[in-house]
Amino acid sequence: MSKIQHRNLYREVADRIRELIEHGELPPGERISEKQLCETFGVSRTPLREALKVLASEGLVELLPNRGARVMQLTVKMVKDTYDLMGALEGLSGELACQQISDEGIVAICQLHEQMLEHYRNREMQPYFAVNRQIHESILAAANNEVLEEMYNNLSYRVKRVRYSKKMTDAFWRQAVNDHEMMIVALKARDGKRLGQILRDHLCHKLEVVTLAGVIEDDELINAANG
Amino acid sequence: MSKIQHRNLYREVADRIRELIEHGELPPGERISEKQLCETFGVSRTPLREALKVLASEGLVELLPNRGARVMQLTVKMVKDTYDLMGALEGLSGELACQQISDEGIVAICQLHEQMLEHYRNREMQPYFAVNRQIHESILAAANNEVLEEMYNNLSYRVKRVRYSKKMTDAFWRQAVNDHEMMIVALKARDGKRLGQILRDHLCHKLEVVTLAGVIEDDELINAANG
DNA sequence: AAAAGGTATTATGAATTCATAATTCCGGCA
DNA sequence: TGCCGGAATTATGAATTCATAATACCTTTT
Repeated sequence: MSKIQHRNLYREVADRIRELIEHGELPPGERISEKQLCETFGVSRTPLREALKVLASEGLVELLPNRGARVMQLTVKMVKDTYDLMGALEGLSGELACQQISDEGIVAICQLHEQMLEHYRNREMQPYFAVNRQIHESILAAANNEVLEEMYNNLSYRVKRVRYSKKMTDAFWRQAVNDHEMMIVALKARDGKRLGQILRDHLCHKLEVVTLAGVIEDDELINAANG
Repeated sequence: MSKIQHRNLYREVADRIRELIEHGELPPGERISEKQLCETFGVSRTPLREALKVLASEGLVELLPNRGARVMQLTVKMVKDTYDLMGALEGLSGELACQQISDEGIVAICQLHEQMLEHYRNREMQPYFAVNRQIHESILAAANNEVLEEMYNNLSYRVKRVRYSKKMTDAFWRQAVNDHEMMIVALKARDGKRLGQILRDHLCHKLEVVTLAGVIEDDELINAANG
């Protein structure tokens, strides 16, 4: 017996468009044709337009009155602002996690940390990032704050595309691992203030913005392109 | 010549519903009748439904599949989580503001601070809150981070209703003013870390949650009411 | 009288239709 | 040839219509 999934159409559509944007199939600044997307998804314009409005409120899409929608064009400043924000949220997640996490939770994160170190020693970049990500997600989950999680995920989605283009120099990498060592110490001691501070300043974010400078166009260029 | 405002209908409607929720004309948990709201606003269901979906993604409204919408019912935990988050965002705003604000901006905030102190000495509660709010808004604006501002405003909207029911004991009030004194010192010194820390820990938020315990129903009660 | 079942009504979800703004295309004109 | 203006086309915004799920109401049965 197959499970009848009664999810709303507009959610389905919004999810699909999010994916298209994330994977660059809808490039930033691209004008979104309602008709074309309707045909692609095989739905009418009503749920599609609902989805677009939701995506606009999520900051993934830009609605131009009477002129349709376009994929949000990120500027360097917007990416920087978003990363600053994500840093603050990660800081909070660390602070809260220290209060809320179970001893088993700490052990689990320590194990992930050891895995990550192993990948670092072997210079296995992709596995390293995967485990790194798991650690941050574990801390976020341990914070036990759904509003925080929702906001973080939203921000994460906005800049997901640009993450793919980050570069990791060896010096930055070592510094990142060093940050993580300190994080583990603070977590074991359940020192929320300390873990929060480390996470806020964790260089991952700043790093990526720096290397992005050449990738994403500048404010001026964007404005010129819009005119 | 009258200005022809060609704002989209769904935005207009969303704004109106936000107000209705804020002022309690649509009480939390209340089932929202599409037909009734359509008649109230004089629009068709299409823009209304678009507005509801946007409000749902903002966390103000809850959509039940095939069963319409209801005003989001806040639990104590949700309010606490939201305030924790707002504290973190205020902290970031302080940190950034110290880097970005002009000398004139600092002077302006100091003047607001003096006004606030005057209201405190005279125990003028409403004017005190008004100026207090202006100070926090000024710092947020000085941070020059639109993503941060947008997110803070969203969170603020979610808990706006409950703010009306806060109570200020004298001890808390004195502590709040004391926090503000320290904030001004940090701001003048452009000590971002310090200002951020003060703002994150600024008791306003925690205070309100404590006094709210009796006002907002508990998780269990909410769940029971939903079933 | 209370419970169960079935029909009628109502409300929601989505497609379609209608109105209007934006864009394109084409011809006239300098 | 290049530019301006208006008709034709297309796309968007919103209302209406249609299909279906949820709810209310009423009958029937025990």
